[in-house]
Amino acid sequence: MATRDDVARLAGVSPSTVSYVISGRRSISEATKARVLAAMRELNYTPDAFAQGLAGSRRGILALHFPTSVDGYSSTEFEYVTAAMERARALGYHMLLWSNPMTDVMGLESLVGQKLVAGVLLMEVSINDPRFDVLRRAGIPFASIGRPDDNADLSYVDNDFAQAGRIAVDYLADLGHQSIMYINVSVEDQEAGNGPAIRTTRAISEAVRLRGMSMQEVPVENNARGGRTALDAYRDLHPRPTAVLALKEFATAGFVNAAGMASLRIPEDLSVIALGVGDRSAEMVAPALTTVAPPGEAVSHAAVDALVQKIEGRSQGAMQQLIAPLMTVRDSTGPAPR
Amino acid sequence: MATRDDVARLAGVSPSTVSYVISGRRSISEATKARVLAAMRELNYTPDAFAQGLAGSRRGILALHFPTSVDGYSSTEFEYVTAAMERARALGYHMLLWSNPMTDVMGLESLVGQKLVAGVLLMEVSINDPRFDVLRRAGIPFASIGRPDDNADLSYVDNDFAQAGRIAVDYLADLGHQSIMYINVSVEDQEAGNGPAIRTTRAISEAVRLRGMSMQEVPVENNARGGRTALDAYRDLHPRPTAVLALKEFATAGFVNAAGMASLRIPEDLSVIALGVGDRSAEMVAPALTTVAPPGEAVSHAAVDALVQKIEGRSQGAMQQLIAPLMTVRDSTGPAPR
DNA sequence: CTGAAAGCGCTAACAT
DNA sequence: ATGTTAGCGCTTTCAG
Repeated sequence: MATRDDVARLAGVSPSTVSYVISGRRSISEATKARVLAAMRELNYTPDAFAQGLAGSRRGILALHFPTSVDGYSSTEFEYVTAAMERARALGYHMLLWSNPMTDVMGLESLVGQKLVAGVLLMEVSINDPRFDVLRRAGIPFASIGRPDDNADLSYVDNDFAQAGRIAVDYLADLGHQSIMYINVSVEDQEAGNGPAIRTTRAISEAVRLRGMSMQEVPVENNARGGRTALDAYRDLHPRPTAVLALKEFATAGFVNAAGMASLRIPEDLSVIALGVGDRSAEMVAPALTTVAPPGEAVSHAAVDALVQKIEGRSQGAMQQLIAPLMTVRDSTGPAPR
Repeated sequence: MATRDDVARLAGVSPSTVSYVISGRRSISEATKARVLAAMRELNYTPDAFAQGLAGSRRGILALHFPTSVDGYSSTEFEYVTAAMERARALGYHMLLWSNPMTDVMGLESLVGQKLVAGVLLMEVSINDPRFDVLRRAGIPFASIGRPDDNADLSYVDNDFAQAGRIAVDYLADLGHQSIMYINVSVEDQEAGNGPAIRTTRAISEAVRLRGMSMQEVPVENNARGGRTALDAYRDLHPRPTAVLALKEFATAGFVNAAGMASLRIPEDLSVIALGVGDRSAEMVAPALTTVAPPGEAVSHAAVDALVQKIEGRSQGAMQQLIAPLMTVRDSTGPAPR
């Protein structure tokens, strides 16, 4: 492989001139610039990323960190990941995927210590997420998709759960629903500080109160079995709610499928709104799920933008942004039954 | 941040001794080793990855490359990605995610030219995949999940589609099914050289012939609409097949859901087997899909292992492995109706 | 507008 | 068993 010195020799200039042609940090005469460019092309030269990283200050790699999940990952989450990667690329950065157990803070520490990455983007943030302290102490730029409770000085992008809860509840209220069941994440997850769940719970409770409705909460695991558990709980309720708000796609799908088996008709007998579930997942279920969720791309893009601004020093202070949810009405919602 | 020289000074040894303590490439007396280790700990020292990469021969990053998909990504694909990442980590490598349009070979070329990554793992390989030539020319180690047609000298791990087709067809035949419909990927995808589709088609055709069954093929897009199209096609068939083999989860879910809407009972009227679909996706659908698919983890692990062996020179020649599929019988299959 | 030269923080060959 | 030293391929300051 050709190095910068090879290019310099071929072009008949000094090595540093080649560097300056590439970086554009110095004005170069058109003539020499052309010669250098030609030499680069002829030798098929690309600067060595490791040498650039070591000599310069720019290390063009970002890390995307998410805790390993026991429930497995959904296509919704993958959409966040690919969107983040694409945005990073567009801004001239590579994206490293990194995952380890939430409690294993050492892993993150070692990643950061190696100074391989210029910044870290955190996913699946909990309200008391230990990763922020690690990153702060390490003095490395970071941003997050999601936010902890103590976030005054943090740069993050998050879903606007308050608005999402309101939109969903209002929509149901306007359809005449008075009583709803809320399928939450497991108690374990809640205690672990699952931010989306906790904030959604707050938002829904408030909206339900404002509209004078009643609400029953059922925590279940995010899988098909959890969905069946939720249906069992539903059938034990008297009087039965006419609508369901649900987090998490595997649990929601499980619930809807179990309801179908039990001859409960959706949406005639029961309306269902899935919160935070992506389009692909929503359309895998029958009936297709009405969803309230932010455009996943928008969240990832904004988060990567925030991180890159921090890295490049183009911004002082915390950049915080809540992304407005979008409601997509599909086939799982309808007027409350008489 | 502390450097190696800081550690050396604190420990009262030469810088290279610190390096050797870390790499273990030289025997060091217990006494000095202990002093160095203590100094490292005290300074919270971690070697700089860029400096190591530039000076040494080892660049501890792998790239996972997949073409951008218009149909979006499924949880099944994400499982491959996370499994690959975990395996890479276990072997001491970082994993870079990289995606661009299949035709944009320049993108891959520039990634490789930067020498940022020690090797490349290709996903979503087509039978005449242009990426192999790029990588071969660049002289960088690579391996793939999936294989092109011309693969004599390549290292790859792939699903054993022949076996998968046989298992699925045999299972249906043993249940008394005589006539099946095969939901294939779109004609466009087939012409683009979708390996799994092409090999599965071959395998199924052959198995069907051996068992004296009949088969109708329907190509559709991998989304809910595609699934509905497949159902329309199904209803136009006379006599109607009693079983369906289907590739791709979104199309399969769309088909099953449309069948439900049309009061076709699965599995009483019609059995469905999904090929290559992961467990999470299979269980999002009602009835839960019987699947024939390789354990995604096994595929990714073997592929990463092959790549790392190539990188570390521990293997000459091509490592090729087909992963045996597993059949998971769920609720979408049953005896052929009378 | 261009060149020379000093590092960046390591690895590894060459010493002893 | 340990130290010395020459790079790895760049960026960037210093010097014209």
